[in-house]
Amino acid sequence: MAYYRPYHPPADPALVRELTATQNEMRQRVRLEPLPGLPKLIAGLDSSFPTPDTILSVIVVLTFPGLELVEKVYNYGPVDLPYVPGFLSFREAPNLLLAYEKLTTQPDVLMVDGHGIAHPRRMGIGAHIGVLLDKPSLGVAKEKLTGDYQEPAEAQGSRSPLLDKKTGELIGEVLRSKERVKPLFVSPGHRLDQATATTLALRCLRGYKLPEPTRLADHWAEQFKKEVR
DNA sequence: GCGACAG
DNA sequence: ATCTTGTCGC
Repeated sequence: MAYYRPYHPPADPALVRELTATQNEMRQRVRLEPLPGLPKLIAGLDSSFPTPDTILSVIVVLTFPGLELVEKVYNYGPVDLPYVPGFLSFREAPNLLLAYEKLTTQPDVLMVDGHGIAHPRRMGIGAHIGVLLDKPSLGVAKEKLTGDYQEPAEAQGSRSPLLDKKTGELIGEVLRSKERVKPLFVSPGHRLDQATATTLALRCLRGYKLPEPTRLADHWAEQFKKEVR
């Protein structure tokens, strides 16, 4: 089983202090509230790394609730920062924003690959991107970063709360998006709440583990990867 | 001091 | 995230 844990090289203390301060400031700008109405367009954001020092960020825009692809863009560039648990956004957000500028349509909600507020300082990349663009956003992650939870029931659609072990605060929901598959971690990012985040994730499912926005962003990343190499 | 660690 | 061999099931 999972007897091997990922090894994370020690990060520069000064850098971590600086990034932590930035997250604590951004955290004050996060607003969790009901989304006024359903979105007409929903975007999926995802990044991959064709080489160790380059990043490929993809954004797809789909209609909602139809989930038809209406636009797909990407940006390929260099990556400066290393991956440090808890600071993923500083490594991926810059390039994602460059891809965002290429969009000709304006999505109403952003579904980001990674956590929303289900983060040590409530500033996962989903919240980070939402705050920077001041857009409603949510995070959908495949692995837990922080928090405690009970394994959700086996039935598709089952969910269980992801709680902060210290404060007991609800920071996300663990969702069984597909039977016999490891659950997803859904959390709000900005300008929407947990109920809305989970509802959107559920309504974007089409028989796969991942909701369509992130699934298609992931799919197109594979295609664009051929264009950049 | 001992675990945990998105992508 | 990325790499990688093999296995299972429709």
